[in-house]
Amino acid sequence: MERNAPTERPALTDRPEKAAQSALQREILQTRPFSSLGQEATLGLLRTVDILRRRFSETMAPWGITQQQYNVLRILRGAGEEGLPTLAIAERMLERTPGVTRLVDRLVAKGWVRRQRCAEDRRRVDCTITAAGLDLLKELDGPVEALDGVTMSMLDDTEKRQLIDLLDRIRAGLA
Amino acid sequence: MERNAPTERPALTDRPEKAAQSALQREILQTRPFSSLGQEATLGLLRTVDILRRRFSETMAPWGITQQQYNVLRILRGAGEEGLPTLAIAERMLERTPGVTRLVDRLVAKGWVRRQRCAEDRRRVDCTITAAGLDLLKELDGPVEALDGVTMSMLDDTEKRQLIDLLDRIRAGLA
DNA sequence: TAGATTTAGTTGACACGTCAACTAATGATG
DNA sequence: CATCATTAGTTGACGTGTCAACTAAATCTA
Repeated sequence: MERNAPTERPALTDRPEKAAQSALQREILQTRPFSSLGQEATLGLLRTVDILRRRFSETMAPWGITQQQYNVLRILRGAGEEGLPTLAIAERMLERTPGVTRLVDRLVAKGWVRRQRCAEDRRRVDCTITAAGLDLLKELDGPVEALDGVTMSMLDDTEKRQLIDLLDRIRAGLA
Repeated sequence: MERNAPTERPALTDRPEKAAQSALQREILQTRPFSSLGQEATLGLLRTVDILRRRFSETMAPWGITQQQYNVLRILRGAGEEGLPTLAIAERMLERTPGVTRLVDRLVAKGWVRRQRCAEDRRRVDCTITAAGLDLLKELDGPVEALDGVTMSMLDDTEKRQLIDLLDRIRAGLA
């Protein structure tokens, strides 16, 4: 993560009149200014999400569950009784296929998910959340909501909307 | 990545009048609306950065270098002749210590970095970028700049500033 | 209906992130 | 100076992302 690409620093010369540094520059101990607004925005994104992910991990850690595993459980809770085939889970996570198999392996090992060959199409494997899995999620709902609340606490609703819109457009441009 | 937390979907009933869906909801095949603006913004961040990271990886792949490795090389290029002790690299990457050792191991194996015990403080190990490493970076400068350009191409300068500012404040709130 | 193609999923190999335990050198303190 | 805490870094174990190769079932097509 964090490319922090422009961390090139000039020699450690004194800088009698250092220009105003951005918040991000200070965070990554960078002296040289960013080469463009776009670069600063990109690095800001990477940096912000890195911190977010760390926070989320900390929140989940006491329950011995990772972000990925949590994500799969949420998806399966949403899928209900019938469960979902392995690759359908992958789609909803926007992750590449192979990872999901092993991710589910671990959830099965912990008793949170059940797996079963689909009768109609024997290529497929349906994954279903177990009662234990549902209990776990119920416990986690509170902490997770709290974290979601904290994350955006510095922004008012207009700003959140703005952020959502900017991100939508970046993704549209990358698509 | 991508918690996509609220992927809970109601049963697959028809929805004669489906409410306006956000861009993100469509992307992750989610029917149920987000429970809050903050949640949508958070998931938008995770999703956007995931796509960004993927793009960056694709760009680097032909050179057989990963994002992390590239990041380390950029930092060492900035450090110049004297190089940097291992943990100083870690600081600039905001990554936890242990990872850097092995990351640098691979760079050394490929001949892009040289490592040497520091004479004054024999606990430290100074890492320096080699000529081959510098050549590699030079080749990569173009493609990387191009990618940076594309990434934010949908936003004008005012919007980029806005994004940078919003992200700064989110990080400030999480700190 | 036999053979080719597509689809669903698994597995192996490798790069990472992360935590915890561990070594070695410095520095501080009595 | 001997001991102890601190600092720099390494190593092992585990979860995960990613690519490529592979199996097996379903489907298409001649």
